[in-house]
Amino acid sequence: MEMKVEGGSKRKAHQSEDETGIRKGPWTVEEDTILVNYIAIHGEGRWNSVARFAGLKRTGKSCRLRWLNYLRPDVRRGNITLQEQIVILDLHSRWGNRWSKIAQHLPGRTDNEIKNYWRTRVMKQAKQLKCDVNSKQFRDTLRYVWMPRLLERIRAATSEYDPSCQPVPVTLNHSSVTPLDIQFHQAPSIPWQAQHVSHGSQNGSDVCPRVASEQGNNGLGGGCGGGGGDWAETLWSDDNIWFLQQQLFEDV
DNA sequence: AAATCCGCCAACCGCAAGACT
DNA sequence: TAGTCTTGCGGTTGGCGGATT
Repeated sequence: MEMKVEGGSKRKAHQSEDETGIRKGPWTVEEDTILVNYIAIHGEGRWNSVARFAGLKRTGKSCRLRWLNYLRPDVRRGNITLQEQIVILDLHSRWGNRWSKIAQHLPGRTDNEIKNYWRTRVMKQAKQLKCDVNSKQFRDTLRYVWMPRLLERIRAATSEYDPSCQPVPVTLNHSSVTPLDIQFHQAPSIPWQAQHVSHGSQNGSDVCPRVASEQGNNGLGGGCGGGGGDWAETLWSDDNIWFLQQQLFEDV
């Protein structure tokens, strides 16, 4: 059995009804239409009533989720922008996995979408770096390398960007960041300072001065997992900065 | 061309908190 | 006040489809 779902695309239907007649699985176009029409007339809320009176064989929870994550007219679709990535990384560093709270600062984005972004993109990077995503090391990597790099790319995309100036690593004066000073619809106002740092590839070629992998580690000195010494100092060696950027930002 | 892998994302589940009776 | 219902949140699952072998 096949049925049309989501804008006419066809997908094998795994929809089923349990013993109480409740349907589960992907929503059909017909169900979406019913839900949208019902909410247009009666408004949001009272989700169990929506399910009951609209004639949908769905739970109230399922109706709510479908509306909030997909059918709502102000849901933004498409890739997470660089600006949005900055906001997500920054707010997550403050609040952790408070997806709904983070989503409140990204109009049109849902908590589910942000959660999926984090799990598929950010956690992937942590895995590649053999870091625990909640470790201080990885959080520092996000803060001191990934986020500045995103800012660089945002700057590069604006007319203010001067291509003759290539501030590769960027330092961060994070102590002066006040909560919620970032809005997704405007350029991030994080008071980070660009800083020129001598770099192994000043001529623009991507030749690593010392290939980290040759050392049999992940380029983070003693490794993310621990080890003694000043981790931050190790991180900021030119070689590691180069390596981290290659590792982290190829597909950001 | 077929099989397998893997990223993405929609949807489900369990739990907790608040609202209602 | 206690019990029930509703809503919201975060974690997890599973299918689709593109990429790779």
